[in-house]
Amino acid sequence: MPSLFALLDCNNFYVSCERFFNPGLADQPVVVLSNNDGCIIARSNEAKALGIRMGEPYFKCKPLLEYYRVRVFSSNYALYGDMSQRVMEVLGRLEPEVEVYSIDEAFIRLPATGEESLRRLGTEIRGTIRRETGIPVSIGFAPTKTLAKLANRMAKKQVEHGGVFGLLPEHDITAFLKDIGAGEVWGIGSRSAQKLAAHNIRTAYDLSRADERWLKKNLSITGVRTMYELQGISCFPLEEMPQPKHSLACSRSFGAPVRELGEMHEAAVSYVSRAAEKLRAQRLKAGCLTLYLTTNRFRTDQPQYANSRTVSLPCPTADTAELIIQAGRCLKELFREGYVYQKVGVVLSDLLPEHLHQANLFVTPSPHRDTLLQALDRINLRWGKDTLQYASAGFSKQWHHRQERKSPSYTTSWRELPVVRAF
DNA sequence: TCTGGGGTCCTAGGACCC
DNA sequence: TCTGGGGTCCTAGGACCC
Repeated sequence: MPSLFALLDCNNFYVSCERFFNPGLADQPVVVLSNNDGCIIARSNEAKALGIRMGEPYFKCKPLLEYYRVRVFSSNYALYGDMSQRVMEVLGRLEPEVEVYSIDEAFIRLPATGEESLRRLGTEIRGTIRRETGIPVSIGFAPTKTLAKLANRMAKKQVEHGGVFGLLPEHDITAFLKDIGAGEVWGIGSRSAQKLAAHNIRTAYDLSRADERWLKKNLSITGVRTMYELQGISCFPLEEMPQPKHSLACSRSFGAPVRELGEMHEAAVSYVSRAAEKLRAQRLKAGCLTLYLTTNRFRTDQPQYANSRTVSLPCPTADTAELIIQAGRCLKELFREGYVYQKVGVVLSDLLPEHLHQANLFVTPSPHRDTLLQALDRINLRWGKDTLQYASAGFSKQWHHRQERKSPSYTTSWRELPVVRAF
């Protein structure tokens, strides 16, 4: 039997997470901000209806938000990550072939049964996830991932479908695609949409019938695959096994401008420490470290500077201390006086599993380091982030990113458990 | 005053080798 | 006058995603 794809997508996911622990937010306009309280990255339907746009800088729409008494939250990734896991666990129990695609989305492969049985299945999955996690989801069915994305959008947009919508071969997919802009298709960003429009390809339907050679030349092979997917020919398979990571990063914009090397060094050490923690949590080592820094590109009135340095490590490592030393050297080379810096970041690459050990003639590994690092991680896991930290990460952290409206980490911190009162 | 963060894939072009 | 050709590997930059 031919197979179909379903895309399950959590509705306004971050807002739904906030609402689950704070029922007073139901029916209220709610938004969630990006890190550093910079931009709007999630909106409730009520907030969308007020015309608040995705990606809008917070400071620009603050008056509007206050006027309409929109409830505003800093992002709380500990909470969202944990809620995501719950949703994916329930889904994994219900369906055998699942690809977790992002924090709030999963693809599912299903046998191509009739529309009615798909609708029943979708409704059942929706109900179970809602009941067991409190998160509302929408589900779209179609012969390819790209079409399932579009079907999902329809499931969300038109409430009469009850959160489940199928874009199946027996339907008139052509008419449907004519109503969709080429730029709304998964994989077609604004740059590609511009190129397509200049070539008079404006709708998803136009794209599905584009000239293959022209597409290959202008949008690369991925554009060609998208074209076939729109025709119902699957080119993106379900990837149940997550691919090993090639890189891992940590960076933050500063909460207050940074001008001095000392402060910059503290921030760099903090992010390197976090990146090294992630590395160890995933049982990886890094062979390469990149440090980069940049001024605020929006402040065109100020002198601009951005630069990066990459070093190969003498021996792949996940040891915070070694990575801090390397990052410190990079920073010394990169830092220039006289600029107002906005951000520093670290990228670890050439990742490999920790058990693959390549010995280095000139480096003697200390047997105690691993034990020490394990102890460090255990203590910070048990007693909270940065209970133990390197002194060079600083203690006052004036540069620390803003996070003024964060909800408690209800599900991941003993100190922040929700409190239930009986009257 | 104030504009996120983390990740992937693809391609062109240069370096290098024989 | 006139100075090869083909293959591989690596990297930077562009574009995309959520």
